[in-house]
Amino acid sequence: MKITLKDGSVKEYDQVKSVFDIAKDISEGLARVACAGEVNGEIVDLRTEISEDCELNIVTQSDPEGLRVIRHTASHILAEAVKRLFPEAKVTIGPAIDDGFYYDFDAEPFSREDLDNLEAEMKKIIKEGHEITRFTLPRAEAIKFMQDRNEPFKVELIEDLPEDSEISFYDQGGFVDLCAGPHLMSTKGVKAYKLISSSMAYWRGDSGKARLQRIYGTAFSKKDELKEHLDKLAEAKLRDHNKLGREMGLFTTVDVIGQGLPLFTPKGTKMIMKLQRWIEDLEDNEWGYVRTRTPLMAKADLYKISGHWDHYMDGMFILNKDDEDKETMALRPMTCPFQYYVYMNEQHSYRDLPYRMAETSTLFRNEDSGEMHGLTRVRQFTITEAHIVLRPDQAEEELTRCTELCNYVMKTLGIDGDVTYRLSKWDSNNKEKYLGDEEYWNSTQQYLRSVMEKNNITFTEADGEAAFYGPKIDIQAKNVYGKEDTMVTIQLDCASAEKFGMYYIDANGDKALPWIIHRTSMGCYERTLAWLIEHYAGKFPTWLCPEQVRVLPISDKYIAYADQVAAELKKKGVDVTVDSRSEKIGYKIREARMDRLPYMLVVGQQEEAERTVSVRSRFAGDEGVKPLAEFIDQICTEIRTKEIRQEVVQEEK
RNA sequence: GCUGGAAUGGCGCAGUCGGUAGCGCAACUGAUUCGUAAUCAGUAGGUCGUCGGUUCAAGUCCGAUUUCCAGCUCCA
Repeated sequence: MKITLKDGSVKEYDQVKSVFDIAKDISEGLARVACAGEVNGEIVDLRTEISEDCELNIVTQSDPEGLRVIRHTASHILAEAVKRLFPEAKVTIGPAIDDGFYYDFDAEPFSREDLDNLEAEMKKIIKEGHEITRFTLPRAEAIKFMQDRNEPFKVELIEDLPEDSEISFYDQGGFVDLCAGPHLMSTKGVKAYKLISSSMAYWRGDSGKARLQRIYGTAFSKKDELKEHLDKLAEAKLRDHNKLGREMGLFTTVDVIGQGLPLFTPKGTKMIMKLQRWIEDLEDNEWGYVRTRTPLMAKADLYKISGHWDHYMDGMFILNKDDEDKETMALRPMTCPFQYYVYMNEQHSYRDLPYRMAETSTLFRNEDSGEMHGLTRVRQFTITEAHIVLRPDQAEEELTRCTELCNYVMKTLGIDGDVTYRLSKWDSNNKEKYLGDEEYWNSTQQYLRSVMEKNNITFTEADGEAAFYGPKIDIQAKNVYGKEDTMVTIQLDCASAEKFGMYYIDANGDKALPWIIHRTSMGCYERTLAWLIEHYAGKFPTWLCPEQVRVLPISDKYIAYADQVAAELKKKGVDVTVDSRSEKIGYKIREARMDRLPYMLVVGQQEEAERTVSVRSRFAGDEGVKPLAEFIDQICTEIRTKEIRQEVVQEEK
């Protein structure tokens, strides 16, 4: 047979050969790094015997697929280590995942100490260098095999396999696991690995089924790649908004106030107000919005009309529920119907549409207690909400404008590179969770899809992520650990107008049903602040900093001049403080740097005499002595244009 | 909500076998008046998240509770 290799060369053999033998035949070095084969585009095990002409590529440890094989093999080594140290533990499944692997065990919870011991045991297994072999068994024998070994979860897995599937096992020197592979040829191939954490997981992800203990780990082909990965995780921890935001004194939480209810300090509030003033002015003055101010609660009746009472009751805080003498009310989980009634307060002509109502809107959602996290998942939050009432023929242009506004906002914040677009669709297997029929969903989803396609926006599609009243264009951002959250949402709703009796007068003088776009521009302030903290690791662009300039007098003698400098800056709206403590200048600079100040102005005898300031910035270090007026001009321009100055790399101490 | 872990001065941590809580930084006071990443000395600050129990005695053991963290999506 003829084997065509990736580089175009051809190998000919007159007998059956395994992928590994062919790799070995090509070169010993290649065999050492081989992890799997790719036969006619399909990933196969190294032990796969080849008997026919085909195209073959040897997948090595430097390929992503090869890394998955290493990780999967590492998970089996972990399973063996667990069986050795905890013989009563039952094995379940252990796949490779995006940045590592996990294995679920039916066992007592593992402590960090257990993980360290398991790591040491894995080292032994690897050192012992067991050859990993593969064999298959007929179904009944496979079940018996795992029954004999008292592995009930494996038995269940085999029973659930399709009748005609091949049931394969991998044996690494006595430890045998049911597995489709592929795997390395020896445990020795796993050279760099680390157990990261352990946690609970349910058998088959079903909370009604057995509770298992999951161990997360990661593995790389080289030690330095592992180190780089672990460093990155450590670096992520330093950026984590939930830690850094508290450390920097931007927000806090208080036990007695409750979960998911962060308190913003003067510093954190300052940042949010800068964002809020900017976005409100932008929407009102440049993007044609009118601003509303509507109640934070309403009678239950409102939510019955909107559908929230039926579809969203668990997510709402309901007041006076058990008191028959009082009206049942609910804190609002969204702004939609409130703004609808603002719209309906007067009659609208087709000529007046689109009618864009914006509100800085505080919402309340009764999230489950385990779902809250830092500033990204809270029970009370404030969003840059808007509802746009429009004619169907205006929807395409208006949706495009919405994406443009969001893009502009993301770009200004400097996080446009961090986001991806997603078309969030309904779940057609769960129709009762949504309003409207199949046709409604297909048509509105197609509408959003075509708008994005026309605007050359790349996007993914996700089932079951829609709002109950319509599909969404979601702008997703990943946090510092790679976890994704929705930052901005643009929703098309062709159903609510009818429910609420909203209409406009068309060119013939008849009543017509408008469409509604629900959208945010910057999303929720809490979440946006969290992303900014993580994206900039707390080193925000100057315009966003709660403290933009700190004046540092060399000694007490120059405090008066420092105060004058500060007063001049304050007049221009710059957030400035004076460090008037009797400390040495080096100490003050150190503190200001650790506070991530963008600008420090050192003033002493020379500066006072010449009406100058000695500028030191986070971006460029010592920027030299400048006339005060020149510095004021410079920083005001930087703030006005929302410039994102690049950091120069400086030795951190 | 479920599972596991955690909670000790403002922050980071120590606290052994149950025996009346320590350290570093920060803060405060005094001295120093200083030119670009830590001046010196001193002082004060905690009923150990909360409630209850066991005990002669609880930060430590037991129970409850609150909050925080991780996971609960990846299907041999």
